[in-house]
Amino acid sequence: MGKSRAHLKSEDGRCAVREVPTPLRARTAPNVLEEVMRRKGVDEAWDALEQMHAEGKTTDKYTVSRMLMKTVGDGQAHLDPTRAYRGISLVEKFIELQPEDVDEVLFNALLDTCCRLKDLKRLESCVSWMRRLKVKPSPITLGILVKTYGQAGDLDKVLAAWDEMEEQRGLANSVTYGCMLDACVKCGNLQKAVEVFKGMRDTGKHKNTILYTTMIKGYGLHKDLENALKLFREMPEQQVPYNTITYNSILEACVKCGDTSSAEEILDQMARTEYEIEPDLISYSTVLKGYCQNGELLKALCVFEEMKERKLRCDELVYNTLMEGCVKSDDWKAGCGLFGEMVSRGLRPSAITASILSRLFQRVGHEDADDKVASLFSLFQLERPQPAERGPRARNARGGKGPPPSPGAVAGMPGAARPTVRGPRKIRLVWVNHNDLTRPHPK
DNA sequence: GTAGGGTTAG
Repeated sequence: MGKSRAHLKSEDGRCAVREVPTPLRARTAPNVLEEVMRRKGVDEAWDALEQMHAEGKTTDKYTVSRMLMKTVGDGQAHLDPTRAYRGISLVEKFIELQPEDVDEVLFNALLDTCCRLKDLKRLESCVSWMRRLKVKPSPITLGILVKTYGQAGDLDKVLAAWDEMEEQRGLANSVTYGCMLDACVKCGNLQKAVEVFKGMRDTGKHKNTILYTTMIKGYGLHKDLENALKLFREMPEQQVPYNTITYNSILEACVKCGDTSSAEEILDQMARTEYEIEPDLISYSTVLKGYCQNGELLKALCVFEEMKERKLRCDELVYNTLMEGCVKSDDWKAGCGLFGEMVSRGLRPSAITASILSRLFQRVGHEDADDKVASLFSLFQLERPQPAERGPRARNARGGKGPPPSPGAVAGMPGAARPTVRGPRKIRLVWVNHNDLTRPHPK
């Protein structure tokens, strides 16, 4: 067993095993992994580590933690669970073989990987292993724990970890606090978030943009616009700078509370008075959504025009939001016009688009609303998309994330290969002008 | 070699 193997720790922190006769070979082992990772990629490096484990060769915690981080990416890239679990297993193997060589940083990397995989069981087994090996958790460990429990919606465990790890809490920095506030907000416990935030503010610690923004989001979710705005206005007084996310969060709070005029004012402030911040697609879409929800379709269309003037790439979501606004305002002509424009711009309507259109036709009294939708799709030579999946993968139907279903898959559906084209002429789309389809038809 | 906030709709 690896545990019985004696280890030699060299000055540079790398390890050699007694069985390896040439110190040179032993010392180059970690570099071999780095080299493989650099030249052939991290998967090959895991292969090499597996091979080294089989041969009883050792490596160091720095290399394996770098390998793990590289495997799970920076959070932007898509996480591949198979590769991540393989990384976890091989790091665990490393810990089994070289338990004297592990530290808190390596465990944190492991815990963070479990967090990204949303695997609470694995996380908890790593925590107890950490305890058994007497590796002391740091405030970073505390942050990862509350973050993981927070994203799982397990408020009791968030609070338990925060309460129990008193020493780490005392050493908490702004990132730890950020994890905690976000966890409370995600679990819907604004009260605790406020308590932690106030405690932090009273001691004068850690005032920053992220912490304020998290609290604004929390108030927004609780439809407490008054307090959200209060914090928003407090930021400049406290010399805490805004960023795009802060603005988008307060805009979302205004819209959630139905206060479109505050949203408009803030968007205006963002566009005119901030030098380094430009409203982005999300800022405009949020305000646009607010108008649509309030039945202020014309104002929404004005925002839409402004977005185009600013050369923002309006996506399927923007069009769906606007068409939803047409349903609310009983304007089926504008809805169809938007559909035409969406298609002519190369955007791919989804099942959600189809269901919005169906409601649009129902609203104006068409009993054969679904047939009308089918006609509209076939008019633009489009297959009508399959209804959105239910369950956890349903978000793939949201257009933005995940690959679109292949046309073959749609065509392969029984009965879907040739969608019925029934009475397309019943809908007179004479006013569909591909150059300007955004305004409701005058007549 | 480790940790925090925003992605719009049915």
